[in-house]
Amino acid sequence: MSRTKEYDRETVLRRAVQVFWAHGLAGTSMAQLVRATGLNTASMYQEFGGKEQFYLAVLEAAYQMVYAPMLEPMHKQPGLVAIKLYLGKMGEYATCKDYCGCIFLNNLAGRNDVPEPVLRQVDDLCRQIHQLLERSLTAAQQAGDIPAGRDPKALASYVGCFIQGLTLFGRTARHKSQIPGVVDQLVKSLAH
Amino acid sequence: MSRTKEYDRETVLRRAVQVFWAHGLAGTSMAQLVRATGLNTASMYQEFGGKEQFYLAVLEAAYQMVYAPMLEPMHKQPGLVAIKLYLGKMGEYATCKDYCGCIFLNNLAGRNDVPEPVLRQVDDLCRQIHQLLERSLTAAQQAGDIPAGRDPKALASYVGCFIQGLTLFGRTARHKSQIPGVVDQLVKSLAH
DNA sequence: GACTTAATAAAATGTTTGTTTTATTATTAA
DNA sequence: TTAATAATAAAACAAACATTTTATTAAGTC
Repeated sequence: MSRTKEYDRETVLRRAVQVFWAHGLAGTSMAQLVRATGLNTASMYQEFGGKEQFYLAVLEAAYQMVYAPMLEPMHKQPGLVAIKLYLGKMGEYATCKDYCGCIFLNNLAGRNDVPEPVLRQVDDLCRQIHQLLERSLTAAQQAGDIPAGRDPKALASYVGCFIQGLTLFGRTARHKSQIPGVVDQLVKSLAH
Repeated sequence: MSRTKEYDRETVLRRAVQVFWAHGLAGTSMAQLVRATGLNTASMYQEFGGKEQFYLAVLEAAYQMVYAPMLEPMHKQPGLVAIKLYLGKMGEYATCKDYCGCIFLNNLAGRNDVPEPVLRQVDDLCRQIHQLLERSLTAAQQAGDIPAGRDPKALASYVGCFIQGLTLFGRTARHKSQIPGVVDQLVKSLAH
């Protein structure tokens, strides 16, 4: 019938995630991706359709590889423990050596020409995280881990704001070292 | 002697601030700047030296125009009131219609090819804000506005992380509306 | 082994980029 | 008025960009 592919889609995606995550959509060139993935230009357009669509596939892959596992505790066992686990993972991840922030949120800073479909993905992730936080906070409140007077919705936004702050904090040597302490304070402030 | 300039340096800088703030260093083209400022290519290179140096001049101008006024209260009257004023201004600013985040922090997201001098400016601002926060928090503690047991340094990082979160929060319609609420919560959490 | 199909390699395309160069214009001192 | 100086306007430059096209190669079916 026809010639067999020399590349493996998942391997290619994994490598593309690294490059796109480090340099962003506009900051990554197709030539760079060709170099990093090993496949040639024609095959890349054949497989992914174009730069933007390639990036969208990369966002999806990054979500499955990195974000889904982090959010799992809040999915399976909503409550204060799940939130603590999530924040701990986030903090730990943001402290790692070559941290490049959040591949989704990175699209919100510095550029105003981000394609609509990309912004939609960013928004989807934000909404999902907010809902998970709110659900876990509500459960925590019912369990008595959080004072009855507080509003889970408002509290979820509060935590969400910190999380977004962490994605920037982790990018400067100055702030990196402060992350564990900040996460600790946030967790404690939930109980007040 | 020679021909007189047809442009005013400050006016040009003001307009360049808008463009660079909205699209970032890499996302702004010299042609775009020529269009927005009115002066031609040659004059631009004559006056500013090149894209990167132009951007550095823009950072300085943005600091003088926007950041210095916001930080003034913490400079002149360190204390809880100054912090509240600063956070209020920040929150208000981040809620405005065409908010483009922090022109300094925007350099930390999405790209890894930011010139060294730019990163230095970003770091300088971060350090300054941290010091101002720490000083105000220490004063607030001595005035009895903040419990004696808390560490002003750690607290300053906590507030700093939150502020960085705000610069991303203000960029999505979903989170914009939550800003006044989260700022309120932060202010209250300082007193616990 | 010839034919078909699709995956490659490599060159080419047309646009945009930051920057430089050449020509022209306006201003003042002599 | 002329000469000198520097600000403009406009063209030119090489490099990088995303994408398309043309040749070439490998694989399975008849």
